[in-house]
Amino acid sequence: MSNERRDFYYHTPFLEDRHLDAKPPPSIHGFDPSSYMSLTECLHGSVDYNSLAKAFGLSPSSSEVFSSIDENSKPVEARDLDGGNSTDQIPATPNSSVSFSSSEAGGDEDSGKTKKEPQPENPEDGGEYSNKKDKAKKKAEKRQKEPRFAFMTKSEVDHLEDGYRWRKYGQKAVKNSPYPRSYYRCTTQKCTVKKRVERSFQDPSTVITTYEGQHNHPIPTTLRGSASAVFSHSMLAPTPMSTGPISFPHHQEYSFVQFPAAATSHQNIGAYPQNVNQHLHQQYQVPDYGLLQDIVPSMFFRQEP
DNA sequence: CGTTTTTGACCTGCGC
DNA sequence: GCGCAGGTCAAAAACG
Repeated sequence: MSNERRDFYYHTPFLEDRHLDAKPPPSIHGFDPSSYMSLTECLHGSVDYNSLAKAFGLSPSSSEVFSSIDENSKPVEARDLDGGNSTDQIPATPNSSVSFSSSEAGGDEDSGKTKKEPQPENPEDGGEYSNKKDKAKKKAEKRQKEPRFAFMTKSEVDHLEDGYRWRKYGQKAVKNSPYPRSYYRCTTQKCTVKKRVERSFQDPSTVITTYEGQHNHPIPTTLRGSASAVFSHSMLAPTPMSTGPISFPHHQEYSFVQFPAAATSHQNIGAYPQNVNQHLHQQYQVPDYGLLQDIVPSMFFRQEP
């Protein structure tokens, strides 16, 4: 019924809430600003978001910011993203950066299986009806647990190489956006990590990538293309097993936002005034590659010819 | 020929 | 209950 979760949001005006389709978290307090991890770990889900912020050059004090997020404060604008009306309140800096958002949660695994894949679970359930309902329930629950990380990258290509192999399993038109959203799934067996990729309608040069779940395997070594070579280079340093390197081959700047996981309540955690937005944006902007370079080799930052 | 992408249909959640 | 929008499936097509 209630899975204890710690939901954290890093939020910049860049990352629209909808990408996490998360409801406002009951609370975003309670994270433990003490450990340190890399973006790699971040992708793996075992992250300390505060550290993540640090890792990306975010002031630790930005934790205040976390509690300032309120998706409900402007549900329409945030949702519609159509910029047609109130776009001016989202200062989409032309010199866009990467926003990173995430939501942590315990479980994961397999939220993708919905209908047509009869999963051998609870054979004792008896009736198919109950089975169905049960599935739906479980699915719903699980869906909320998925840890997510979203970030925005300035890139000309939609699908950014991150070292893993992905298979596209869907594409959908996004309301109020001329750009479709693509759905990818990690091709590694038993890995249920998914990611969504879409282009910001506000800044077409910006690609919004949302990772969902955590890789439970090392980076495939049989990567086609250059990614594998690139990855073996450095990003995987920390842990042999935890590997979630992200490569950003095509962009220049990043800013990260952390989002709350899907919460179960509709509580607002506070107002999210525009001036805070701006403040946030500043804070989350990575001026140069600075700290990020610790994690991402400079070669990732090469610019598109 | 195996793998990935495309794409229309289907399912689910949510707001009205 | 209905309609909308997001998310997923899976058959067919495309690709290497």
